[in-house]
Amino acid sequence: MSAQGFERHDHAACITDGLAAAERVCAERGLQLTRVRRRVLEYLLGEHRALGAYEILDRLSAEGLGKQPPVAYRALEFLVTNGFAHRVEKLNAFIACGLPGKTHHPVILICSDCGAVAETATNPAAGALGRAAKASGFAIDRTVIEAEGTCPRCAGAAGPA
Amino acid sequence: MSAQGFERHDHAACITDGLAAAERVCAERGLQLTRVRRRVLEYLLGEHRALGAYEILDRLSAEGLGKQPPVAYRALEFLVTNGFAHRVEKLNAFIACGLPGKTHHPVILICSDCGAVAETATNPAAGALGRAAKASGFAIDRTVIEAEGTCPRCAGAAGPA
DNA sequence: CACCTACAGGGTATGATATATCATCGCAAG
DNA sequence: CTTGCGATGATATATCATACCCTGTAGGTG
Repeated sequence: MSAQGFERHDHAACITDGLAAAERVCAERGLQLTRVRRRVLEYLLGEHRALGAYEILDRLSAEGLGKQPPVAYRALEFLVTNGFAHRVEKLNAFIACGLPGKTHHPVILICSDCGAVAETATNPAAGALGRAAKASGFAIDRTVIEAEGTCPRCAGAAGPA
Repeated sequence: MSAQGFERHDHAACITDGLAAAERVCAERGLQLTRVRRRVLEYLLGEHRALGAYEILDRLSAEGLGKQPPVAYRALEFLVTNGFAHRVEKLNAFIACGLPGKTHHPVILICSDCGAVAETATNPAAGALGRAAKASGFAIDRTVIEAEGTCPRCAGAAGPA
């Protein structure tokens, strides 16, 4: 279970940048990035894979920051609501947002081999979803766009026989 | 909670056609459309909304067809695996497939007002997901493409102030 | 200061969804 | 007959999520 992102990168920067972005946005909007919320965001930023609410809760608990499910869910709700994290429906789990502060419709790619999760963004009106919605007169509020498959790293490692 | 499909249609045909398609496909592939499986498919075809596993279990139970969760989950797994139903990740629930027998990547539209769910199909390579995957070298196996919003019927009823 | 309000958080309990595991049954091929 | 397989029965438990009520604290306002 290595689970890096799909590409090599300066991972320390993921964490510091993500945190910095969250702090900036919270300052702008008068939101409180409290200890628990900040810590949860750090957990998520620290891994390019999805963490379940109870895995997060375990970590919080180990640090003495709370041991009941609502502690984790409240922090996650804050992070998701304010765009610092996304819920991965397919996994019932959560990842840090790759574009914090910008309203967007995330696209989630999940490697079923190593568990890595990557995010990109899209225009909801683009693509099949937008066309389908337009054709039927459906007004989109929120989208869930996710794919399971094999990331380039795993495809290379266990690749075509 | 009326929850019809997005458009008026001959709903009896949804059920008979869906069932007929399932029977045909099962015959072709040597699959067994057993009593429980058939009944669950009928429940799903009977409504253009998603049914939870436990709601299905309740119905099965009322008909004396089983009362433990695995009964419902096994039937649903069969239906999903063989393309007669889809799992709606956003709702943790299930709908009958609108294109049984054809391998496709479903697109799910969920009305958050009336609970109606509609399905269309897409080419996975199309749209933002396909572009994102291609750009990062990700090989897609399964897609989850869902949107929550307002269906034309509800938009018309409670429409723009 | 006294009070109120809003929001974060603690704690308990429970609800809702899903699966692992082992046993049994019926059918059809060998 | 017996063996293998897929379906089903049954029990227990894992996993994910929220309702509810109470407490603490910071800031505004009389």
